[in-house]
Amino acid sequence: MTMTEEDILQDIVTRGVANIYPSKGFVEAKIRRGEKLTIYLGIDPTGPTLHLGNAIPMKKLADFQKAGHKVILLMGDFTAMIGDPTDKSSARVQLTHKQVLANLKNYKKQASKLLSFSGRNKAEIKFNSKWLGKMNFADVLSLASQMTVQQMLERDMFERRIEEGKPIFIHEFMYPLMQGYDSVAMNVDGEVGGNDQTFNMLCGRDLLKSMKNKEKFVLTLKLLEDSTGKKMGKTEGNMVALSDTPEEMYGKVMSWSDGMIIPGFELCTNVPLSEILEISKSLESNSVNPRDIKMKLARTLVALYHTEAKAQSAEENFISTFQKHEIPSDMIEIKIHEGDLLADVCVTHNVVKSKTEFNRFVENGAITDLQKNEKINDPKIRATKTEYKIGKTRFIRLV
RNA sequence: GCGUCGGUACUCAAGUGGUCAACGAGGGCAGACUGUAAAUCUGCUGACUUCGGUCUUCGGAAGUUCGAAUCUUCCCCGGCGCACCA
Repeated sequence: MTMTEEDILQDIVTRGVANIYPSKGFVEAKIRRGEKLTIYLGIDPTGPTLHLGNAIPMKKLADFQKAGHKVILLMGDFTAMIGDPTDKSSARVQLTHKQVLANLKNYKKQASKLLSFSGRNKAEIKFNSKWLGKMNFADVLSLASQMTVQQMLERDMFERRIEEGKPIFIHEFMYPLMQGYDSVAMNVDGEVGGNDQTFNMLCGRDLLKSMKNKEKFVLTLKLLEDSTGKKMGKTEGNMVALSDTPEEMYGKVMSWSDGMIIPGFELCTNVPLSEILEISKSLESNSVNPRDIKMKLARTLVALYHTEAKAQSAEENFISTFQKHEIPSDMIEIKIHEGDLLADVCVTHNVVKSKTEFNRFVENGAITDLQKNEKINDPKIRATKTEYKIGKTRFIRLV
């Protein structure tokens, strides 16, 4: 099935889209007119890995790239380097430029599954420290004079904090301005981002309008969450990292709630919308086992970030391990010495966080000797050359 | 600047001299049941331990006390009100 240009256009402006400002028609018209647009996505370069949540707007950016538009991946290194002083607890992880570059290298590798960094229309990477880092107080003031306090307070996060009597620091008003200024500095036509970034992106739209009289469009994407609004585990748990192994990725998808299946297909895969609609209908009519659909989703995702073959073997591994309860073929191998305590082995190899945690696992009956097929109930058991299952997902082989 | 209330573990939030590693809720983890789903039930949720205990933690520092998250002093940070308002 080949898509017509109109199909592609419709896909761009509807698939996974939460909102388009000023309007869907505005963007459609630009594209139909054959304008070559410059569109960007800002990302926060704080960690070494990208996750599926980052991948959603990135996919949209990739759609624009495929359609011939110029795309920019903007590293928000400036804010990452100064850190956010509001967050007192997290000891202000101030990134050095070196770290940012290291993260970028990882991102590029991970993002290259979606975006093209080579060829004629390659994705460009920019750093916002380049312009934000050069601004002096006068520049900042003139920027700040573009926006009113009332406009800032429209943001419901601020509204809520006022109601709750919680502090709002002046510099927090600067973050939307900084992000917004990126649009001005790069003089873009559009921006894509998660629905949670709407305020900041619109701030950039306002700035671009008032400073350059240019109408930037903002395309926001739905967040990956189920119908109850339960987001994909922000806290690692089941948040798929693009660098996850095929097995990890497959397993994490399988632990998603059913309500995530359709959003997952729509936001994270290239499965055509028409087919997704079919799937959705069959789920509603209970004519299929949601598990099987989820397996298809897991396979599709693994194939996207790894390969078809790896997806296949991840699935086989999943079936044999979790459905037939066979011992998985691939597991972490740890060399041991006779007489080592299993607890020590697990702690030193970061299988568990502490001995206390290990003891808890034992108390909960969460550690199984796979060869004898029995649960460990002695926390001081010595490590032997066998295989253990620790919790739901951890498998180790001692050699 | 003055007054007043407040700062407790991942988050919210009790506790206001010993029974406090700290109620409860959410989250997370694990077990049972399952489809590594949901719902439900149960347990766990600072670290070390010879499982008797030991050590570290309630914004920070010092102090009172046999004993402090709880009292005192100083400091840091915030909310609200008043004052100031070039």
